[in-house]
Amino acid sequence: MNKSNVSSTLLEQLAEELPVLTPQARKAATYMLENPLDVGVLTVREIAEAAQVNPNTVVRMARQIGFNGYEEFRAPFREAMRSGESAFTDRVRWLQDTRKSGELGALYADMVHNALHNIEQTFAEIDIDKLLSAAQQIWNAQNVFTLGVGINNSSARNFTYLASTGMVRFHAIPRADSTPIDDLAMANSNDVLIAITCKPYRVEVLEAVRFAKAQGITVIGISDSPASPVLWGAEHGFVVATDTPQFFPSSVSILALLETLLSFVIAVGSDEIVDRVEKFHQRRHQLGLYTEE
Amino acid sequence: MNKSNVSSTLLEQLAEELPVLTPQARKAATYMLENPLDVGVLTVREIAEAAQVNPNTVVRMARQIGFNGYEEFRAPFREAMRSGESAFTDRVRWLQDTRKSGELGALYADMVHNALHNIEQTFAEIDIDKLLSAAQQIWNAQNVFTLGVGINNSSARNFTYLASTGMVRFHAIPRADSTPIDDLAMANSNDVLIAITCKPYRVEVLEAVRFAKAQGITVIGISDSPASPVLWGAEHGFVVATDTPQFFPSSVSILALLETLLSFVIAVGSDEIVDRVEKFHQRRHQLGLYTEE
DNA sequence: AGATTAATGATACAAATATACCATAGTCAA
DNA sequence: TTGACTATGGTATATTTGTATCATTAATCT
Repeated sequence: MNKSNVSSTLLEQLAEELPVLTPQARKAATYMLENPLDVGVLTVREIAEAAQVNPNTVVRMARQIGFNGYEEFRAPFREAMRSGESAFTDRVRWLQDTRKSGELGALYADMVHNALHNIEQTFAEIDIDKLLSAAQQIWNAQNVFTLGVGINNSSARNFTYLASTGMVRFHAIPRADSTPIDDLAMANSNDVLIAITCKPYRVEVLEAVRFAKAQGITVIGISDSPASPVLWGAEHGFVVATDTPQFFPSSVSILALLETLLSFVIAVGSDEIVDRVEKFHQRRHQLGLYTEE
Repeated sequence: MNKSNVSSTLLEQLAEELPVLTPQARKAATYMLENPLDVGVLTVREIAEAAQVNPNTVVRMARQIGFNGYEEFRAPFREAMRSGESAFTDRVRWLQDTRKSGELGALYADMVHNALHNIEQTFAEIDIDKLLSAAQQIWNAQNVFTLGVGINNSSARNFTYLASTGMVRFHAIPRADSTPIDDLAMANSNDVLIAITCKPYRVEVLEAVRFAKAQGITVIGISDSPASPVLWGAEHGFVVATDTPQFFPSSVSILALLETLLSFVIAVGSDEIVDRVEKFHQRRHQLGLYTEE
């Protein structure tokens, strides 16, 4: 991908040429430097008013910088905002060093970057209250079925394995030589179904969700899109990011979400959780692992 | 915690009404849910093309949601992006917000922080060249056995599932009703064993590694400590971070490592990898197109 | 000083935009 | 089947957009 952050270099250029600009044009440029997000969104007239200059001045400024007009000048800003690249803080400096070392270095950096980004995005979107109420329903359930086919089956099994330490009964489905609906046949309204499917959505999973709904089973849907049909009938829905520079989707944030969900279930069930977390922090601090703060 | 930003509640509303929308309108809405940043920046025709619907459908969709037209519908998106409040902005910010909101907020922040930290630490320690040579050996192997017991079995299966798309033969072991060593019985020096085990180390895995060594099988060890015995006899060893504020270890970075390893195998095997990575950004925007169930 | 040029603002215009209107293709009930 | 109705695509239109043109002001220099 190699985005050498178009907008930031453009902004640097803008800052450099600031002194040689005409006074009004400089006023416009100054505003844009201080409010780069506006450039991608506002029209000539709008930004002219915001910067308190004449609309003409705005397009003239773009010309003085070297573009054919405001439209052309704005294009990279729009593209940058569209791909969400304006936000990158890149606290992982070593990733940038890595980028330099050939194609594989770039691939490596991309994979890591994506893993981090996926997790960030996933958890930025999630509502803690919803996670909590999902955890409560799991805690109160008699049986919890975790359904994933194909690549997501391993995530379902991972979660089930971790969770099967007392508490309620957890089952990863479909079991070998069975189908999701068969495995749900004896389930009822005391149970919970966690259904995982990403694009392209698997019909078995969607059918199982429909079936579960009909049976009164509480459904928790996990998918890679807020538009996913698996979330439609679900009491709780969570959207994860699975992007990769590869042909396969990443399961990393699905796993991270499931682990977090499980930690919430534990928190709901036991009170000592707070102490444990606090002790954990102390321990980490003693070890000197927390560099910041 | 849950960012009460305008667009996110609008997005929730959009997601809710998705099922009752007309098919084409749903297609448009789906694209917008998955690429909300586009909405603030693109024109009717532009998103219509991006979502592969008629421009009319876009404005009709806005009406079905309850707005007077696309322009009015887009306004909150533009405003959100302008003020930089879009959800994907700042990882630090929302983590800090989260910390404030009670014990569960702290737990949530800890889980996320740990997932990110584990990945960073894991990949900071890894030597790209070693990853590359491991990938080469996998590419040149006849069979690749991925061994994980307990919680790590799901990671082994995940990797195997992904990798089993042509190339060499991949096997997740132990198979059901079998033992690691039995599953390795017919393996030889043309094969590779990827052995995963973390503290407390599982003897089956260590025995399998010893056995593999004796058979001349190439061993790639993955563990949570540089002192892990699984790395002793291994041709290649990788150390992952698995810390959690919970009683269970996190599989997130193991999975991230395996996915990256796989991407290296693909890179070794095909030359088009560079193009593919460059096209990644474009594809991400087109992802809405593949949505068709 | 006045003359010349650069800078700015007001207005005009062609292109693009959102949307209204109409025609056609499906869909379902009777 | 037919007929009523909905969903969708194509075309037309009023509005807004970016920009060009021209008038006006400010600045610079013999």
